[in-house]
Amino acid sequence: MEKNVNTENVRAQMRKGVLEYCILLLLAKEDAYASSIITKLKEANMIVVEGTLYPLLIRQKNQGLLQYRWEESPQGPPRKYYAITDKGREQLEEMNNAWQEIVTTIENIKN
Amino acid sequence: MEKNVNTENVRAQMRKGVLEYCILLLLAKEDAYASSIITKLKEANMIVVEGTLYPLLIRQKNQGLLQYRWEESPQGPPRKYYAITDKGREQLEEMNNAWQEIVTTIENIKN
DNA sequence: TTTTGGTACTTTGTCTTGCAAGGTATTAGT
DNA sequence: ACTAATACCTTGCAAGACAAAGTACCAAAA
Repeated sequence: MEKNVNTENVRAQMRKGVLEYCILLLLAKEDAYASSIITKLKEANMIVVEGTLYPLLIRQKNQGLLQYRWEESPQGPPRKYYAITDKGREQLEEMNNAWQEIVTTIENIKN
Repeated sequence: MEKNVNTENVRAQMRKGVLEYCILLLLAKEDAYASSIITKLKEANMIVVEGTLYPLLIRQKNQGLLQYRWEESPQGPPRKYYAITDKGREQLEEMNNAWQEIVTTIENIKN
C-alpha cells in the first residue's frame, strides 16, 4: 500500500529531532541499556533501530549528558547501563522548553 | 553565552522534521512566495534560512505537493508564488495525524 | 546612463544524522 | 563443539540543514 509507506515516511520524518529528547526523557526516569531503550520506545510508538541508537548514545555520552556502567546480565553478555548526568538534566530542561515552544508554535501557525 | 548557543542548537534540532509540515500548514491558508514564508515563520518563532527553504520548496513541488506561478512584484524581481495542491492537502492531513501522534507519544513517555 | 540599494531566487560545499546491513562478543543449554 | 539468544558496535550510503556566495531584476538617485 503506497499510502502506508507514505504515512511511515511522514512519521519517521517527524520523529527525527525529538529522538534525543526521548532518550533523555527515558533515562531521566531510570537507567537503561540500549536494547531496553529500543523496546521502550517501540512500545511508545517511537521506533528506533540499533544503527541509530548506538551512535546517538555515544554522542550524548561524549557530550557529557550521559554516563554508563557495565552490569552483568542474567542471560547473555553484560549490559551497558546508561544514566543521565547533571549536565544531561540541564539539557533535558532546555529540551522541555524547546519542545513546549515548538508545540505552541505549531498551534499558532494552525491558528 | 554558551547556554544560548546550546539552546539554539536544541531548538534547531527539534525544528527539523516539522519544517515541511509548517510549510504546508502555511500554504494551506494562502499562497506565498519564499521570502514571505521566511518572514512568517520567523514571526512564529520557527526560523528558517534561504538555503534551507528553497531546496525544500523545490522538493515539495517535485513531489507534487506544491505548484507555483510567477507574479509581478510592486518592487524588484517577480515572485514565485507557491500554492498547495490536492496531493499536498492529502499529505497535510497525514502530517496532522503524525504530529498529533508524536505529541501524544511524548506525553506518554513523560507520563 | 551608470550606480546603488532593495528584493528575490538559486547553487555549492560541508556537516550531521538516520538507517540498513553486516560484524563481534558473551552466555547457557544441548 | 554447536546453537540460540542476547547485546553491543561499525561501515557506507543518503537525505537534509545551513552558511556563504552567486545571479538576476527593478527603480530611483547620481
